This record gives sequence, C-alpha cells and structure tokens, in this order.
Amino acid sequence: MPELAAPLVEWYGRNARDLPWRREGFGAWGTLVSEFMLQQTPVARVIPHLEAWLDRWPTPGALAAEAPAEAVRQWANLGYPRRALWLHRAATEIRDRHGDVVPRDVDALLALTGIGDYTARAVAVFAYGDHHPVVDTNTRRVLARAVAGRGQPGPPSRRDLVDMAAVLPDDVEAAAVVNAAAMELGATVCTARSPRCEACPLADVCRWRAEGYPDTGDTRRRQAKYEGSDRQARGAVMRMLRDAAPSAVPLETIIADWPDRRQRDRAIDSLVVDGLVEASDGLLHLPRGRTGPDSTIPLS
DNA sequence: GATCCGTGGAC
DNA sequence: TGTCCAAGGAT
Repeated sequence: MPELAAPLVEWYGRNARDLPWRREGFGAWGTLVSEFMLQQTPVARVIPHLEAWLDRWPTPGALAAEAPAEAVRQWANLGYPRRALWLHRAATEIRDRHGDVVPRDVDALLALTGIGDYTARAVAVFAYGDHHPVVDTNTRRVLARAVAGRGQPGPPSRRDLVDMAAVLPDDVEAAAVVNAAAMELGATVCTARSPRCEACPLADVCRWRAEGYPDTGDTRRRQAKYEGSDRQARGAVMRMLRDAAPSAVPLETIIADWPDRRQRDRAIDSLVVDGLVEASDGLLHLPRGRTGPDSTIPLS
C-alpha cells in the first residue's frame, strides 16, 4: 500500500477551503448540525442555512425546547426533511441523556437518531480530536482510485472503515488531518466526473492512474427519476406546509391540483407515517410534538 | 444489501 | 434537456 498520509497532509495544508465548521472553536453542536445538513446536500447550499440555524438554536436544548415543526420549517429547502426531524430528535436525546452536551463517544453518538457511521466519527474526530477513520463518499472514491485502482468505489461497506484506518497515521492530530484531507481531495480534485489529476498530490502513487484509468465497471445504480415521483409529491406537500406557516391547512386543499390523486394521497399518508406531518380535524400541519391526547388522527 | 428519501446546480 | 451528483441513514 502506498503512503498516502504525508502527501495528503502537505496538500491539505495549502489547499483546504475556509469553511465555517473548520473555524477554531466552532463547537461540537455546530459540527453536529453541519454534518446533518451535509448529508447529501452540497456545501455551498448548507453554509447559509447552517449559520441561521446556529444563530437561532445555539445549543441542543434550545432546539429541543421548540416543536419539531420549527425545525422542519427552518430546514427550508435543504431537502430530505426527515433530517430536520431527526436532528430535533437527536437534540432532545442529547439534552435528556447527556446533559445538553454532544457526546464524544462513538457508540453514544451512534445511538442518537439520524447519526450513522460517518456522522458519529466525523463528530468524534473533527469536534473532539479523537482517532477514528472517517469515511464519506469522497474518501471512498479517493481510496477506490488511489489504492484499489478502480474508477468508482463499490457500494458502501463497513470494510471502508478498515480500509481508511489502514491509511491513518498513529498520531491523533495527524490522523484527523488525513481524514479531512481525503474528504477534501475527493470533493475538490478527485471528483466523480472529471478528476483533476494534474493537481492531485497522490498522482504519483495512484493505482488507477498508473494502470491507465481502466474502466473497472461502474456498480453505481442510476438515481430514480424525480419528475413524477412520490418524492416529488412529498416535496410539494412539505413545501406547501412550510409556506403556510404557522397555520394548518385544510386537508383537501393540499396540492389539490396534483395530477395523480392516488400519488397525492400516498404522499400525505407516508409523510404522516414518517412523522413529518400531522392531521387533525381535517387539517394538515407540521409536527407539533406531544401536545396532548388525540392530537393526531389517522388519515384513513 | 437494496431501496427509499428532496432539491437544485453543473455539464 | 436530461442526467448526474451531492460530507448518509433508516428500514
């Protein structure tokens, strides 16, 4: 295995972007919120939302004190609104289980709603400076190319953590930098579509490059079409409820002109199941949390 | 392990 | 214009 850590550290020192969560003393709560927002949402779209969020809710307890509806509304158009619900839930868990302090232990982090292998280790490493492999889609692509000689990574696997751990130096601070550098390289140089190998610090040791960029077979699955999908219908419902803030909307007026009535009903029903909306007295609204008995009535 | 889950920008 | 992609996680 080629030595990747040293060139990554050197490159990162000169090329790291100045991002909010890399500021000194950004804090574990800020790191956690940023990681939630960055789950499948590009950096450029996250930054303004992140700052507004932390401005409004500087601690987990501040967020937990409000209804989930407020989190979903503040989430705005970041996409995947379940993440807002999960972040609110995680904030409540942090307040109740951890004295309003974001935990440092990976297993404690993994036990929080909406936190998986990536986010748990990202918080432990970037907020607390501990020694763990942090593996996101960028890192997986860098390792796939530089080490495995493949153009694209295979499906995510727990083995990715082992692979990254093998690259990390023993030194705790250096390991954190290597984690960040692998992600940064994948995000800015070793990109999915047109990698800029001429600017890559790993070009000399990259197996994929050395072997002439073989087409190793792309196992990626095509993303389902969005136009006309259930997801689009759900998105339209959520947008309508967000814009109707803070009031409830008569159920029958919700995306009433949606072309496919079955799909429209299915979207609302699934959102209720997910806890993203609640129905009561023929009205639909964002989740208010525990407001008393019978605050939620099944649709059918 | 395969699927589902939003939204918008880049090419 | 359509396709691809984006600091994943839950089921």
